[in-house]
Amino acid sequence: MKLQDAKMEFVQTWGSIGSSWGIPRSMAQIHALLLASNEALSTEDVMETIKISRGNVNINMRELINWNLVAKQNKLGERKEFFTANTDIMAMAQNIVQERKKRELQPVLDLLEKLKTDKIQGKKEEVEHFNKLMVELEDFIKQLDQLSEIWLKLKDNFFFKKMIKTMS
Amino acid sequence: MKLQDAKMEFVQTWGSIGSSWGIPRSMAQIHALLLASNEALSTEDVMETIKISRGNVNINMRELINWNLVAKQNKLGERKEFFTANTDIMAMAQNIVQERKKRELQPVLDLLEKLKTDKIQGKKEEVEHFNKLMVELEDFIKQLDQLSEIWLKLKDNFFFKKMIKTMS
DNA sequence: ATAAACTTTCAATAATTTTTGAAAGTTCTA
DNA sequence: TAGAACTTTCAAAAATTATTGAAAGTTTAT
Repeated sequence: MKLQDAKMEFVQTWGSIGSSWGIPRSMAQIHALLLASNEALSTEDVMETIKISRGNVNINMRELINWNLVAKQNKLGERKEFFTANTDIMAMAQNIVQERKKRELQPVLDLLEKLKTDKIQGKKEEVEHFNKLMVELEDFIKQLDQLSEIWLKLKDNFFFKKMIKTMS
Repeated sequence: MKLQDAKMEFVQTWGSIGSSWGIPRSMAQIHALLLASNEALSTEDVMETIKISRGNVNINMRELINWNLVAKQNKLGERKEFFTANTDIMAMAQNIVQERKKRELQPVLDLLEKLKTDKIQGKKEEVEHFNKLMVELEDFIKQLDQLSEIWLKLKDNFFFKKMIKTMS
């Protein structure tokens, strides 16, 4: 199998996975292409390889940069901008998790905070059920936070990794 | 604040969060409504409360049941079916993760397997870069698996929880 | 066997999200 | 300061995904 084909297959697969995780297909594809590339690529390189418009590349590249998955790079004597992906996969995953935590956990926390402050009025039994749910949700979110801590440690703490293993 | 309003706000919020995680808004809303409800609800109850069509309730309810987030329940002397949510939030999260793992991690594994078997042809340096990426991805996925093991332990092993805390 | 009560299906429609591409904006060179 | 090289923006179009609702299917009671 030719390298080019392997790359393209990777780009496609990554694209559809991203898609099912709520990440725009093009964004995931651009990311995959940069990951698979030995060297920095220009907007035009990307446009041509994945056959998407300039605007699309521009907008999604910006998002990838925001997420810290991609960085701009200048080539000596070239006016164009080039882009490379951060190749540390673990770091990449961390950035993604971080980003989603920010975007999606926060609204729940805000809601829980609000509902905890307000005294809720209704039939005793029903209110109790509801409040119990709120408490459980909070615990759950705390546990998620804990898990992301562990994730950080797993990344680069060999000792921690071993310990987890022996406890499994 | 009236219980009914609190419930509806919860339903709305859960709905939009689900939405950003690639879960249909209605599905998340139905789930939230059942979670917040003291007792089992019928299709009609759900239709009226969140104002969605019968077909929508039916289809999404089926999906919730597939995901093990909801169960059917019969009421004595009633012909209709009623539904309740599994209220164990931690178990719920597990089911969701499980489901997504099945659906979305598998394609990556399949791709990696395929690309590992095929000998890839191209410039030495570029091929090496690509192969390195594939190996890293595999490690990454292994680590994800490890993480879900840890989640299981966090869920119900108090000792483990404590230990993690002291190590943080 | 009939009909009422209820559930499921799915083609059509609606809503949402993503992508395009051309125009506007910026930066650099001479 | 002009103009070439490049980047950004965003309204409109396309693609995708979710929802409706009425008809078909099923189950239960008599």
